[in-house]
Amino acid sequence: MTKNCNHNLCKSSALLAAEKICEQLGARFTQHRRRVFEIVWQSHKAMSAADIMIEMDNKQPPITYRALDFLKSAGLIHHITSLNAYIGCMHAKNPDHVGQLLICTKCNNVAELEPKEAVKELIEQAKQQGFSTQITHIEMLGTCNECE
Amino acid sequence: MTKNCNHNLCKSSALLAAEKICEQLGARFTQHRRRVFEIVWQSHKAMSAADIMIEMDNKQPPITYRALDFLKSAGLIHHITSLNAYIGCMHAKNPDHVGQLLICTKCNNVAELEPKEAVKELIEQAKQQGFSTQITHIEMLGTCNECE
DNA sequence: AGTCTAGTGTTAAATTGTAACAGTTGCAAT
DNA sequence: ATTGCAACTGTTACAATTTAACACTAGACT
Ligand SMILES: [Zn+2]
Ligand SMILES: [Zn+2]
Ligand SMILES: [Zn+2]
Ligand SMILES: [Zn+2]
Repeated sequence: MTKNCNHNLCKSSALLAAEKICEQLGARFTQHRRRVFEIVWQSHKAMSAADIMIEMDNKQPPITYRALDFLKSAGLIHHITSLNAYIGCMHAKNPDHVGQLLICTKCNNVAELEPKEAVKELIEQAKQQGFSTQITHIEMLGTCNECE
Repeated sequence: MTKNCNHNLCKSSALLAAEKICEQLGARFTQHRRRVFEIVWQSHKAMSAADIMIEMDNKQPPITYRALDFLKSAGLIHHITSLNAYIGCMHAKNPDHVGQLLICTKCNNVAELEPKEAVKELIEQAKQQGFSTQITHIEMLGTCNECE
C-alpha cells in the first residue's frame, strides 16, 4: 500500500473520504484545508509544517497550522511526534483508531498498521497500574522494504 | 513506583546507575550533565527543556540541549515526543529497552512499563511488511491512579 | 611536553509555533 | 431579503524552541 500503490487512485479516494467525513462533522472542507490535505497526500512521505508551507500558495504560518490542527482533530492526518511532521491517515473512516506508524529513516516514507491486539495488551497493562488511557501513540523508526 | 516511591532513595539510586553507565561508556558525567539529570529526576513529572533551563545555573540553551542529547543517547532519560519533554528512565541498566510511557495529562506524572510481549508483536507485524525496526516509541496519554 | 578528543562558553540566528483582532463568508431563522 | 451568528480568513507581530558556528579548555595518552 505504501509504495506500490496507484497513488492517484490512493490520493483521490482519500480525498473523497475526507469530504465525506467533513460533511458528517458538519465542518467545511475549505480551500486551505483541502490544499494542505492534498500536499500531505502528495506522497506517503512525512511532511513537516515547513515542507507544507513551501508548497502553499499563501505562506502565512497561521493558515497552515490551522488547517493542520483541523485535519488532525478530524482524524484525517496523523502528527508524527518523533519527527514533528504529518502524514495522511490510511484509516480515516475508523474514527478513533490507533495507528502503528512505520517510519523509514532513509526514504522518509511512512506506512500505517492497525495493531489491535498489541494495543489491547498495552491498555490492559496500563490499567493494571491504575492508568486509564485516552490516547495511544505508537511510532517505529527503521528501514522499509526498499531501503534495506 | 511513580508516586509512592521514597523519592530520595529513588533518585540517588538513579544517580548511581548513571555514574556507572557513563563510566562503562567511557563518557564523563560532567557538572552540566549531572545537574540536568538531577533536575529531570527531581520528580516523576515530565520536564520540558524550558522547565529545566529555569532551574539551571547557567541558562544558555546550548548547555542544556547538549546535556539532554547526551543523557538521551546514553539511555538515561526518555524524550516524550508527544509533550516535547523529558523524563528519567526507570530501566537505564537495560540499554536498549522500549519503554511504554504512561503520561497523566492532569498531574503530568509519567510512569514507565516494559511491554515485552506487545513490542514483540509490533515488531513482528512490522517485519511482515518488510519493515525492519530500530527504535520504538510507545506513549499513552490519560489519567493516573490518583487523578481519577 | 605534545597532541588528540571530548567537552565548554558564547554569540547569534534559524526554525517553529501562537496571540490577537479586525474582516469576511456561508448559512439559518425571522 | 434582511439580520444575526458561528465558522473561517488575513495579517501583523511576536514568543518559544532549537541549532550553527567557532574559538577555547580540560583531561587522557603517548
Ligand atoms: Zn498511495
Ligand atoms: Zn491512521
Ligand atoms: Zn521516585
Ligand atoms: Zn526507560
